[in-house]
Amino acid sequence: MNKPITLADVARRAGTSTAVVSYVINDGPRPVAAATRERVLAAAAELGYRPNRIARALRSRTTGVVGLVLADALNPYFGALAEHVEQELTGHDRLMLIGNAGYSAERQRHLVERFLAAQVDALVIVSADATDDVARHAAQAGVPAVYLHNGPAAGSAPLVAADNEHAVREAVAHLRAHGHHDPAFLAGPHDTGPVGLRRLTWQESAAPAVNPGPAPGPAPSAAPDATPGPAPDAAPGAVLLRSAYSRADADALTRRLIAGGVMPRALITATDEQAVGVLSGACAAGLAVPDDLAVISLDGTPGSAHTAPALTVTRQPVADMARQAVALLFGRAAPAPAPRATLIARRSCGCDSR
Amino acid sequence: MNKPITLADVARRAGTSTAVVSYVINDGPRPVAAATRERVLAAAAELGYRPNRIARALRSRTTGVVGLVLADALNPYFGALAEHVEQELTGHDRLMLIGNAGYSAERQRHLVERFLAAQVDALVIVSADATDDVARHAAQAGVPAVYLHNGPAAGSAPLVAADNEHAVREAVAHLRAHGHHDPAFLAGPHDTGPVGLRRLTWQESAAPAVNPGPAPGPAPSAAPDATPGPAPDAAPGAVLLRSAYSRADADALTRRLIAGGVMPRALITATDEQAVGVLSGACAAGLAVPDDLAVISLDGTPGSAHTAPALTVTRQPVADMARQAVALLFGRAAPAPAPRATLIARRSCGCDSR
DNA sequence: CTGAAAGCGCTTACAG
DNA sequence: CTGAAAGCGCTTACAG
Repeated sequence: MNKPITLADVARRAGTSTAVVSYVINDGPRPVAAATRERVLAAAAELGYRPNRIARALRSRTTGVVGLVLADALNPYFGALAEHVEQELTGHDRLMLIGNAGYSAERQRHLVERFLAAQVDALVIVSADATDDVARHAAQAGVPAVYLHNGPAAGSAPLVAADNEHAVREAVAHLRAHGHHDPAFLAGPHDTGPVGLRRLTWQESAAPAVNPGPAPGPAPSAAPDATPGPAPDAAPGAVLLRSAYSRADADALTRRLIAGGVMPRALITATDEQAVGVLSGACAAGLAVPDDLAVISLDGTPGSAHTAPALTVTRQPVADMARQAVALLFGRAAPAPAPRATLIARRSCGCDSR
Repeated sequence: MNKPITLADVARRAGTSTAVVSYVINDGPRPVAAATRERVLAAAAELGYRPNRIARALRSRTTGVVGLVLADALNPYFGALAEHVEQELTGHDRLMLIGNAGYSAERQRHLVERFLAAQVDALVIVSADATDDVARHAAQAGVPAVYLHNGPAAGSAPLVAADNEHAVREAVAHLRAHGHHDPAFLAGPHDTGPVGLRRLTWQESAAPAVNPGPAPGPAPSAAPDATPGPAPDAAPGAVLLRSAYSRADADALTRRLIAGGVMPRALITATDEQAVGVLSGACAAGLAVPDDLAVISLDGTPGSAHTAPALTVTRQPVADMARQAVALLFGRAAPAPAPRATLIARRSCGCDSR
């Protein structure tokens, strides 16, 4: 409405130059006499001056804005990651532009381009596709970027991920302690990214006898099992299941397995969303967890503490991951080891937490 | 790295002026001869020109960015709202800056100020506090704003909310059809905003005999029950419960009520998060839903379809709400009626959905 | 310590 | 249809 107050307005009222006003507003880079500073501050307050960050951005080539690209904004695990990233950025006095790629590599690419055009200072990419190195666009533009949780292992930006192998081993060991020697595994539709790694680790530690599938490696590219659904392997006792990363899909799969009488007695799910779907399907089908089916999930989102029954999980260190990623962006590159998940024993595995 | 390509670079290579380049890049506002246009397009492509939106923003006074302030980013209901807002904004070719107020009025105010300094074109506020009219700062700056889901009824910006009364009446009627004449209600810690409205409507339609509490009105300001916990009213059969909007709190409350033998047989929860907590607490305490406790929740987030057991809900029309809010921002102010929730009967109420 | 001025990369009257 | 130029609101050398 009222035309906005500018630096020049403040300078005029304080009887000084715009340079000086800038120096006091920004506390530098040149010193200002105390008396002058007071006059400027008073003038700014009286006028209700609010600096125009866009003008500053154009001149100083830094916007104070960081872009976050999310693989799936509606998944609580990614939501938690986003929330921690925002907190870290707030600590650095940065604003966060957010975009949901919805597991689409094309939309992810579009978002990166759009964010770069908006002159973001940096980019955090929770990638929807570990095979497409979108960060290269940022690199070309000279904009720092980091992959978080998922991304190419040898891409144009560092990848901050948790120690997924460790989490899986913890889960397997815990289920074994409950007497389940060969827990089944509910993987995602493809063996890429962290979930692919989790599946591979399960295969090695829980089911060494099973058909090994693609060789383990940094970026395993298994032939995509395009058809999610029950796909138990040949070897008895070591069942590999697949579903999309949605409650609905895992729920439907669970009902089918139970109806078919082929539900394993113990199951590790790659993600919490899948675990929640399994719990829902088991409940609907009248199967008791943990008595008839023991479950451990590998994300450990906060919500997993309040399912029915409460989920035993390996809680991924999302806060640490977000902190590491943001620190990397701002040059504090303490080359830290991959943060480790800790196992939280609740009821779904057979432990009885009051 | 490489110094970025500017309009002037393109103009030079195309042998024309920056004005003309601008006209072809933006398809206006002046016409350009076809031949010239081709030369410009070719030059831009060869150089890999990417317009600097910050420079454009400074000059044209429009950034193409809209700010979203969220009361609680980790609540899936707000998450769904945010996702729909982002989709609507994407449809308008806008970017979204997001900030989580975490139910803090102060942080909310700070975010609004920060977004305005970033020269957002508009603001969507899913308010953390219906009594603080933060949108007035936007109004002062001449920036359009809208409250979504929660905000002052007569503030500086319009409020887009669902028909909360309708949802509650649906829930009450459905539970009555199951034979529960006086369902209890799990409210939030305070009687403000949509949850306050829901609670009031419940009181009127389900429990006319109960202590009426504060008079119904646009912005009820009940004495804050600072101590959430079991607070059954005096009148038998019409129990008012309160908890924070977290699974953990509702879970703990549920266990306490069951342990104390005072759990009602039928319950309407103000939000899905609370309902999920109730399901978790009931499961932990060995109480069967729906046989011993019928539950209906009033948010109806997508996740509510996959709880154990599946929640019967009134599904709030979040997509419509987001669409209305964004349309309001861009001047398409079709003064629509408050969108209505529809009841989805699943298992938690006693219906048996396969 | 302070002021006058250039310039960030665009858009858009204003002349031709 | 096109070009030369002003100006958006800042920051920051450059002189004093």
